[in-house]
Amino acid sequence: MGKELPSRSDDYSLWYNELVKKADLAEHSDVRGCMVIKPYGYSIWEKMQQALDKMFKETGHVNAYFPLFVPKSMFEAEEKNAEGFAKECAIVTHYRLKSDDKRPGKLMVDPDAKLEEELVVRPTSEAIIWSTYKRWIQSYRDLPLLINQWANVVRWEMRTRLFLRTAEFLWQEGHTAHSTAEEAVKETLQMLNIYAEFAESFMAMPVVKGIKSEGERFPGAIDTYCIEAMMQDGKALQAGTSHFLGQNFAKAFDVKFASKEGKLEHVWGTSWGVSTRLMGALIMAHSDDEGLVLPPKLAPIHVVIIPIFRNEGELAKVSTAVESITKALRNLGLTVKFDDRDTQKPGFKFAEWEMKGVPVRLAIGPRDLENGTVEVARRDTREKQLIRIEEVVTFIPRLLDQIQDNIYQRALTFRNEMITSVDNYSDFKKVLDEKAGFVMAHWDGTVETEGAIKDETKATIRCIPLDAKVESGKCIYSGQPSKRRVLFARAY
RNA sequence: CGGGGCGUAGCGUAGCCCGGUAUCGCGCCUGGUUUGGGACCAGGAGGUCGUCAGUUCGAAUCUGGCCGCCCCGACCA
Repeated sequence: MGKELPSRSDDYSLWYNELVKKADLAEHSDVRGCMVIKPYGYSIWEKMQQALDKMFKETGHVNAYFPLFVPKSMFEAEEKNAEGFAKECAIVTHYRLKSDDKRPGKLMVDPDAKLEEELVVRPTSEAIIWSTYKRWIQSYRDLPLLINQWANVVRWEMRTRLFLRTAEFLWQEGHTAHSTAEEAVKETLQMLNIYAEFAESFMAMPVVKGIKSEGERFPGAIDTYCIEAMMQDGKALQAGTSHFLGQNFAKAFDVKFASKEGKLEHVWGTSWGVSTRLMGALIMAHSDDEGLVLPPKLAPIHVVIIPIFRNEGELAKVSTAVESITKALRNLGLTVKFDDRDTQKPGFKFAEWEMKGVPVRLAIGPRDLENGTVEVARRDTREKQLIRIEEVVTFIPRLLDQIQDNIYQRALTFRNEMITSVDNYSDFKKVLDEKAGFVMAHWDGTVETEGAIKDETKATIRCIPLDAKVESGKCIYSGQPSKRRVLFARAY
């Protein structure tokens, strides 16, 4: 097994897969299309969860948990939603196994244990949640209902990729109910903004906020808003979605409330979610040929300290010096790892922690003890410098802020370079093939044109950016008039 | 579900065409020398060759069935 990563520019997919494995984030499991998230990878997801959960709570949401199984009749109640997910559902049909007479010691599905009604393993929870909301909502006094759940869902994808698309994945899904359309729309946009803020200030990943075209809309939604990010290979990644559901689910599940005026009305809904796919986004937004690059705000370990020593005596001396540094940094709320393993050499440890993306590394050896110094290495630029040991407490927090800012700026510069405006179809295809990235172009607004462009180029409309300026133009495909440019890209 | 490929130690592989009980690297274990950018030397452990059947004195190798996985397409947070 090679110790080094393939180069990003040679084969991006290979680089990505190797990085995920070598940084100890995740691996394919023996179960078809499923993934094992390893402790280190999971600790990054936990940091994401914590940050998001805090933002949800600050905006009045609470967490709850709903069942994994959705009876088929319940699932199919909202027809568009059901139809949209029908092709990728796992279904429970039996509830018992029995020993197989033909294969001693083996089991078979007991044909007598067939369920009267099949259970769909949730691909998303609107159905089960709205059928519950029916019981919870009677009056305008019960609204708004602002609930989030952290859960797993199953979508039986034909082809899977670590973090980006797995048969089972972890996510959060918010499901809210409101008394007016205006309030629900406001909620939808609020959550979109929270996702964008999370992506930019925690993940250090710039995103485009926009609204999906009809063809890309969530099944059962009136409007789907999204944040779209740009990966280093020029492909787009949908990083989060927020849906205005109108009264579709309220009508399908008969969820009504008595208004102040005493009228019985259907409630207005939203749903919004981000998944472990964000892990893939984080990896592909910042990492390099040495491995993962983590933004300090999501790094499970901020600082790794590597002692340099030749014998136990030297290690003991270094450890004493490290102890006070560790204590001081921990008092600042930082997570510090002292890697005093005597089974690996320093060079090995340097490489290993770089692969894992730890933002800052300190190295301390006998030479430093003599001089009162410590070597500081930052992961984003891989620069090293010596600082006075007493400076550490002021230097490191500042450096972490700089790293957070630097990787955001780097990603932003790259992303902006990867947005190209084109005015005709041949330029459009040329940019997609030669440069990739986002392509801003006029579109006539029809599903037919969108579909034709997708078939011919594999590029889809990622979104109609919310800040798209109004300008008259002609659709690059049909020549029909258009009022604004939309964002095209090949996407994950 | 269509088209292609693969299944040999924890991982990555050679051997297969041309049958004789398995190669190499990484990792692992032991001992020693090392330790400021992925150490070196010596020794060692580890394999129902996916599975079932057939051909044969003899099968990782040939034949057939089955199972599983990967890649390309359709689908997709």
